[in-house]
Amino acid sequence: MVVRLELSDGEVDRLFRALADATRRDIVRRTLVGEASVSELADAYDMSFAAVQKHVAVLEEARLVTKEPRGRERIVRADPEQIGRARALLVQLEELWHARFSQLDAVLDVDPDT
Amino acid sequence: MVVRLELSDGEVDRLFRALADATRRDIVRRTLVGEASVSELADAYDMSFAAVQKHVAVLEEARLVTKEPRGRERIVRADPEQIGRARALLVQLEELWHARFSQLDAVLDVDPDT
DNA sequence: AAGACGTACAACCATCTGGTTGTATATTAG
DNA sequence: CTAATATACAACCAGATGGTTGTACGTCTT
Repeated sequence: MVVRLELSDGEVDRLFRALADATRRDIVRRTLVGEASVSELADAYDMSFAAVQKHVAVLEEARLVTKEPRGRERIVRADPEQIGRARALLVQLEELWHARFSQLDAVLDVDPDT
Repeated sequence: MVVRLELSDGEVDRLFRALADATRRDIVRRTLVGEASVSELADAYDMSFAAVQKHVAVLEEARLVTKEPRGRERIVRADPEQIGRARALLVQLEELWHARFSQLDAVLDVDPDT
């Protein structure tokens, strides 16, 4: 399977949007540690099954989670690679900050870690 | 100045929410490379000044950006530390994944700071 | 076969979001 | 002083979001 590394603006929007909710971050944590069915997840939160179902759908569209049928259940698993991609985007931003000093550093021969 | 490292759920929500918009990510990039006034930023986008003003406000509430008065202008600067905090949150998630395979599980489960 | 379980999906609702325009106020330039 | 500039902020709007309930359907269990 070929995995596209580049994410479009819309995909990045969906990725960070999906992470901007405490329930969804918790679902990611749980399914990162071990797979779970949607109803198992739903049992963990004080909201309707349908609400949890929607949260899982948002995570799935953001590719933070995959859903696989198993009998009448849908097994949810987090995708650590997509989390890594989100992290990489932030690292890119931070590199932009470091680059701010690089030209001056070259001239003055200053330690870039300070 | 004391900086609180721990972010509440609501603060994390706002942080990722702020990053979930291409215009806002671009504002962060620009102000990370070099400070800019709100109107300088507004000139860069095909939307009203007020719209950009709102984006900057969202970034400010997420603490991704600070606004300092200078004469009649408001100078916007990105805060690399807050970006680092967002990155740290993702790293924490990824560590949860790695822990899945190691015996550190027991240790992490007992850690009172989580 | 019948009922329980797990999921899907539609309809509905209140609130939030991202944009707009318009008006007011502070600061700088001439 | 006056005019231009930079910002603030309110009101408004369409569409998205996060929740609900209700209904339908496939899959187990007995």
